[in-house]
Amino acid sequence: MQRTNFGQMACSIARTLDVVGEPWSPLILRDVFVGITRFDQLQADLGISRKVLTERLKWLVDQGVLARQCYSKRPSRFEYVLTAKGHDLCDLLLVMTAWGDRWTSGSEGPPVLHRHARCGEISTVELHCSACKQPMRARDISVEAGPGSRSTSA
Amino acid sequence: MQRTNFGQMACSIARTLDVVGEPWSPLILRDVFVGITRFDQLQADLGISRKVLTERLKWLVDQGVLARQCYSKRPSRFEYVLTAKGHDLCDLLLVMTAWGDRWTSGSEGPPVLHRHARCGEISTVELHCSACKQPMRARDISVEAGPGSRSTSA
DNA sequence: CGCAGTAGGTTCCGTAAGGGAACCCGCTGC
DNA sequence: GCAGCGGGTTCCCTTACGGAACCTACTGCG
Repeated sequence: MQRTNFGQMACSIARTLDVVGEPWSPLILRDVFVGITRFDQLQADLGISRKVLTERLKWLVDQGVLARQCYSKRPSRFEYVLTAKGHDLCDLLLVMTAWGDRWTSGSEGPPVLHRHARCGEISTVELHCSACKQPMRARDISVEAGPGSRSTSA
Repeated sequence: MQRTNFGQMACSIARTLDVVGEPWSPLILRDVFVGITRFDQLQADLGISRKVLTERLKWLVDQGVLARQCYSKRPSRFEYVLTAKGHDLCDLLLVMTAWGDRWTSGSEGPPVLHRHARCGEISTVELHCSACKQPMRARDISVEAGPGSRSTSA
């Protein structure tokens, strides 16, 4: 379908969506994050079509989220690894996990747990304010125009 | 296209994507969050096709993320408001904004700023551990199977 | 040597989802 | 009684997805 281009919008949400807004990308990142880094592994684990996987990987590499790394020459084999930009994106996965755990996991409980390396506890992620370090939720903030805003909205 | 169903996967990320994984949904939530709540307003602001907007709104209402509220009978008019479930999802928007600001906003700076109501400062969002309250990034965690995991992966 | 197997894709086709524009319907105000 | 608005629905076209088949090194094995 002729998808609307989000990359040019003056909105960081839209620009993030331009990079990982299509449904498979976050799952690819998740897999790479947990160590599923090769083409066939990804394809088998996700059940994604090989064609679409090729396209996504190429896109994510072009966007600098993943890097295509050769782990064997002769035969030449590649794996996909997170860049710093990609690792930062994994924070988004944590928040998606938290929401999914709370609102979609039903009586079974969450499918995976996260252990925080620094304190050793099983925990979930919370959002805090970078200034005062207190909890900060969407309802606690107001939105103001920043330097990168343009006259056009969206 | 015959889209793969994410809702049945034993993964909170996939189940979250099932609800808001398609590119327009987060932008619709953003708009509703900032007070753009009516059909025509949303359509004009986003530039989304009316057909897709109808589908998305219906889906988000069905998922319990938005509620369709009558604000005038005779003529009957409706607006879309966030439920508690939807408000929680806006946390995800904050994190998307943070990533977009850091990695896609270029020299212009971020298009919008967030002021934290409790401390009054312009700030960004940080992820902290619910147990020890210290910063927690994706690289600081390890993943373990939870009660809702199934034998099948993904 | 010859053949199976593996990693990492590419090509082809059918279907369904997105975009855009036109249309519709109930109601209001003038 | 006609223009205008809010809130959609319908139609057609294009594009992207899913699935399966195919391809290209290269390697290991008998």
